[in-house]
Amino acid sequence: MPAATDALDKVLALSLLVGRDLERFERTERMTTPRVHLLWQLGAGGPSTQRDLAHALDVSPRNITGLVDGLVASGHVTREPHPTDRRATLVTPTAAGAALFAALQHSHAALAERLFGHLDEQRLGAFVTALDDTLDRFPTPLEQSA
Amino acid sequence: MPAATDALDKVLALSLLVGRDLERFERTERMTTPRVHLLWQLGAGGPSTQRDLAHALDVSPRNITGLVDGLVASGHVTREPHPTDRRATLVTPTAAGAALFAALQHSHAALAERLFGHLDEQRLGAFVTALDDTLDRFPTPLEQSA
DNA sequence: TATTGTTATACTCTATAACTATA
DNA sequence: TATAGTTATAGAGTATAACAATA
Repeated sequence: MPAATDALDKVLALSLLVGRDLERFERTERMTTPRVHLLWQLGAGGPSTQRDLAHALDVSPRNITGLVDGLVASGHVTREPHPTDRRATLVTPTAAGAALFAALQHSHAALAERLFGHLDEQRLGAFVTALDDTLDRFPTPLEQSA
Repeated sequence: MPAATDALDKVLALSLLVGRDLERFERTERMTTPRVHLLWQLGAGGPSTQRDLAHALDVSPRNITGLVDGLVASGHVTREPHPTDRRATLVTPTAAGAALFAALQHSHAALAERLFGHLDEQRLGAFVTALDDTLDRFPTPLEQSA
């Protein structure tokens, strides 16, 4: 029952809630989590090579081929020729892909409001500060495992 | 930049850290996430029928067959006859399975300490209370999607 | 030579539907 | 009839290794 374990358990319960929300979104959009992540990355980072996507998602290049295949089939992205490197392709969101990214952003913000909107400014500030202090103790999370 | 979105993003970053920690554990133990979850459930709830495990993990009964097959092959569980229902089996941890569960618990507690041990009692208390208030707004998370 | 992406192959997780053995 | 678990089948995500085209 140390309070630290209690805090971790509650954080995990919360992220489970977030996961459920994402699942609901995916069901209505006929989408899967890895494809949503790729589309999110594309929306945040703009058209990218498959190599860059493989790095960003921390997944093998072969895997990106499959995910992009699926997103091409569903009409969310296209493979465009890279302007200077003829080996590479630029994975580019279609209008439908961009619309889905916008919907994701909206859903994300709405969930955040639903989860934390009830906390007054001071409590929310203290909450975020505590998270910052915790995250600061782990240098470059994504590189840590490399 | 609303603070609510900021809070959600940081919670997700934190749960990503936790996920990385679990992955490291799984690599060293030659284990997968679904099997770890099953083993955790078994450790927490004691020997269980596959039907109960399917409910607890929110997964199809067929899927449990596969996960248990894998855990039997790796020597972490056995299928024991149910004392009163000859249709059912009691999935039961072996010594190795129980040891792995203990290691999981230990790793979980150590991670919690590493993440939150630096916060003083008052800040940690406020953090947990904020999480409680947030979680209380979502009645029975697991049933919500049903 | 090194890099980008694909084909070939394989394994795990996941689901539904049909089936067997029991309740 | 209903329930517990398995076989059959299918699809998505994941990986490594070998290969083609290009740098």
